[in-house]
Amino acid sequence: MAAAAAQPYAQVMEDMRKGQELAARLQGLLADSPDAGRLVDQILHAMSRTIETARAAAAAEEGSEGQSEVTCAGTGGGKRKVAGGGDKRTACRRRAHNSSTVTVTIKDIEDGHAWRKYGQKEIQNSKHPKAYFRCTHKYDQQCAAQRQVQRCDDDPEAFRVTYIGAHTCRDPAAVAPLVLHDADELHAGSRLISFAPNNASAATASTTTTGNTSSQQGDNKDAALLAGLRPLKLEAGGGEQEEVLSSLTPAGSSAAAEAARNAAATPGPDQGDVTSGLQHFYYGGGFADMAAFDDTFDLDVLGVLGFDQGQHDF
DNA sequence: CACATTTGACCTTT
DNA sequence: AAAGGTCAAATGTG
Repeated sequence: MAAAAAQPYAQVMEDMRKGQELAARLQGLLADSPDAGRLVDQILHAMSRTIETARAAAAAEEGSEGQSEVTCAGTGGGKRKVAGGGDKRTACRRRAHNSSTVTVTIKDIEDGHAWRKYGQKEIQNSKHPKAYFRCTHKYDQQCAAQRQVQRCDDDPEAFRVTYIGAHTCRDPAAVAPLVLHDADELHAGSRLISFAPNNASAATASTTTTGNTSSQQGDNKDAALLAGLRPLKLEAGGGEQEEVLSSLTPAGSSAAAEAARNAAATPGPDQGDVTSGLQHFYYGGGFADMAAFDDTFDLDVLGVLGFDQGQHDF
């Protein structure tokens, strides 16, 4: 809207954004046709890349933006010891700037990458805690990708996921399931990842409405969803929609744990194992540069849009 | 036994 | 000082 486009760059960006949105909607409508969904998927990727390129170019011209490091590297500190320790550690709170950061609102936090949870915090104005994840290969391959997941206050079914930094790892578990449709994507390398063949449509991440995503077991809705659609044990009888921001991708934690912890900070055993993921959906890295601006994409558009969110259950 | 999650402490930024 | 973010010991599960 707004006749922004103060310059060609802005115009291009606006158009591309619009195109993305429309394509996303189309994808939702084509949920029944995997092939069509894939095509739209490719369109979306192409657009993302275009946007990225445009942004990078614009940034280059301005000679300022265009950074893409990750998290704050370190103010140089050691680590703290437990109880009565005395060391210092690097805690970079507020990495707002530099470092690709993209925030999306989705219902399916699964993104095909192996994440490892390293913390959880209660956030002041939020009802739900925020979970902190880092790539499993952080030390392995120096992959600095991170992500933060927090359940939306409004939509308990939706999550606000913030991706920080792009993946530089080559985790088979994460790459295998992904499908590169074209050399373009290959070119994009670790920046653009496509959806898995079968989930082309599921890519919209949501559709789910919580309760449909059951890709295989259709049992523990939220839990399953959060756990990354892996076969988990789940017990929380009710399978409510607790915070469950535990092991989203990698392991398979149980809502019980969360519930417990939530209810009374009771130690909740749950964890699962490793890798796993391998689902669909986009990947933050693709927006690496856009992220330089801290954009916030409401992917709800993709899944919620306005379709019968909850009609397709694959 | 190895690895991931939990969880409270500690640190940095606002 | 508070809030937010990260670390690492302890713990649990596969």
